[in-house]
Amino acid sequence: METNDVITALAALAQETRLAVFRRLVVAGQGGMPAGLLADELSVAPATLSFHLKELAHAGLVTSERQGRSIVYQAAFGCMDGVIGYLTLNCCRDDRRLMEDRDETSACCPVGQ
Amino acid sequence: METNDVITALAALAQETRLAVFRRLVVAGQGGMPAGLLADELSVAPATLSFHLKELAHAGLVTSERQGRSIVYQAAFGCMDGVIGYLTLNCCRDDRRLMEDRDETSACCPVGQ
DNA sequence: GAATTATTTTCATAATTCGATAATTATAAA
DNA sequence: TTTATAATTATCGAATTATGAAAATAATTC
Repeated sequence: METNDVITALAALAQETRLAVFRRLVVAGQGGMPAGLLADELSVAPATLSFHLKELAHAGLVTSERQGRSIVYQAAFGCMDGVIGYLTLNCCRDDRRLMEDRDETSACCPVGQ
Repeated sequence: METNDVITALAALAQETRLAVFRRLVVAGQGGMPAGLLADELSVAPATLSFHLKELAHAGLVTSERQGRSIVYQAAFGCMDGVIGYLTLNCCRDDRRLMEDRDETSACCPVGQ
């Protein structure tokens, strides 16, 4: 995952409503849930929710598909894995660090200091 | 780590310059490095860097201490661990999830879906 | 086809963010 | 005490972001 993609994803999650939306979608699992139900459960105005869902989708953190007259959103677990992988690889120094996909511009995390 | 703290940290990292600063400090390790050297290496104007360091400090992601006429900044590895722990716990569904520190408002991540 | 439901788009407004420049504070050296 | 170095603070303008209200689009049901 590229640095710019990570920045976009972090920016998307760094907002109260969007983080709540994403967390709710994580709980919903792969089946996802329709925008209207999300709006109800989180008490967010439909237009506001739509704005935030668009941000999350732009960041690659959610996908969507129409089901009847609803549009069902799903958390993009793979994207989140990428974000966490990046942070673990480049912004940590602990044992969870992954040693794959490191390029020459990546930070080389000092271990055990 | 509280949701609001995570949001603050994510917002701090979701900016090109600040992410670069933090990554450089991770590479520097616990010894950290002075603001001036950071500014030189990253080609950021001192005032701009200072602004971003303040943001990172406010988010708890860096600490600082004066050494002579320099101010040395260090990555706050513990804070970063907290952020990754939160994301892993609340925003993932994979095996890295930690099962500790979950409270009743936390998302319960579905596993294996 | 008309009415209904679900969602998105558009628009206006308020608030925040970022980068640049200039001025200020703090430390050290001459 | 003057001078130089290191960093922060203050201020401005441009750009972005968040929110709510109203209008528009899309799919279903009657």
